[in-house]
Amino acid sequence: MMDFVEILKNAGIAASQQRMMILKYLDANRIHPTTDQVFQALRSDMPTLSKTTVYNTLKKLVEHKVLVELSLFENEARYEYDREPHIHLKCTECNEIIDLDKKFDLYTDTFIAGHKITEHQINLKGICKKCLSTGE
Amino acid sequence: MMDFVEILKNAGIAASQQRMMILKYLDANRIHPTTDQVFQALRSDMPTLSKTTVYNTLKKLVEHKVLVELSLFENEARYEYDREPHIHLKCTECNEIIDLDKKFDLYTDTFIAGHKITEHQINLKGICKKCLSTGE
DNA sequence: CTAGGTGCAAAACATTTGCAAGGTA
DNA sequence: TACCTTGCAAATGTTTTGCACCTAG
Repeated sequence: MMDFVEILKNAGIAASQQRMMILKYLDANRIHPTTDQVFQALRSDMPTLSKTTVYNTLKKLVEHKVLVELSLFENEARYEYDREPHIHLKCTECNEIIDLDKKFDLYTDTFIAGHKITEHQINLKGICKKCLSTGE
Repeated sequence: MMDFVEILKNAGIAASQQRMMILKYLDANRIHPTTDQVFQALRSDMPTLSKTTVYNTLKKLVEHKVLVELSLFENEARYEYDREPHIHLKCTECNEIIDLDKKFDLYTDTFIAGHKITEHQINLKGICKKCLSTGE
């Protein structure tokens, strides 16, 4: 458990019981869980744990780069018409999603390590040209 | 508008007014809109349009490969501890997310086309080895 | 002691479902 | 006409917010 105290301290946030338990769970269970999965898994050991705390903690740990959030586009589905392969960049300043026509020929394989691949997406996060120029 | 009729027919679905308007909007506005954005944009021209129809239509058009949905992981945020760069595969059969350790050195650039890149994710969709072997 | 973290309940969004009425082929 | 689509209202699911209490440093 000492490890987790240090990880939290290094990230600059308080090492509460809840945060350590959540971090420990994520470390031991590499299943990319949802917020609810984390909550359900821990509630028997921590009967007073609230789902709000799980939400708060996961958010804070992502902010402090301890965890990675897989869903780059948050809680809303987004759609597009263009079917030409291209890359998406989500600007963290203006929240716009920009198409980049950088070519990629990686992952046109139909199989990787025995898994059949049918679709792929490359998503980047950063700050777009426009936001970089307008002071930021 | 003729184009959109044909696109819908070719996809094997009926060419209703609503579907054509939604498709036309997606074609003219390459902003990766959310369901609500599509709804808000069209409601002045189509006062009787319901959000349910927008949801139904977008879903159907994705099923029939006319549109692309950007959020590979649906409506729930997912978190992971591992910070080593790797690729995610979402199996469309068992819904599990599998880590692939295939190396990629593409997009370690800090800048692409003037945009500053801070983070990137490569997400694949397909059928995992296990599901392929168990009959599918 | 004090700022920040926790937990409860309620609110705010996003999405789905059931079903009657309407439109397309 | 027959089937599929639409639109409304209600239900479900996810995330956020407000606020009083508690806890780590």
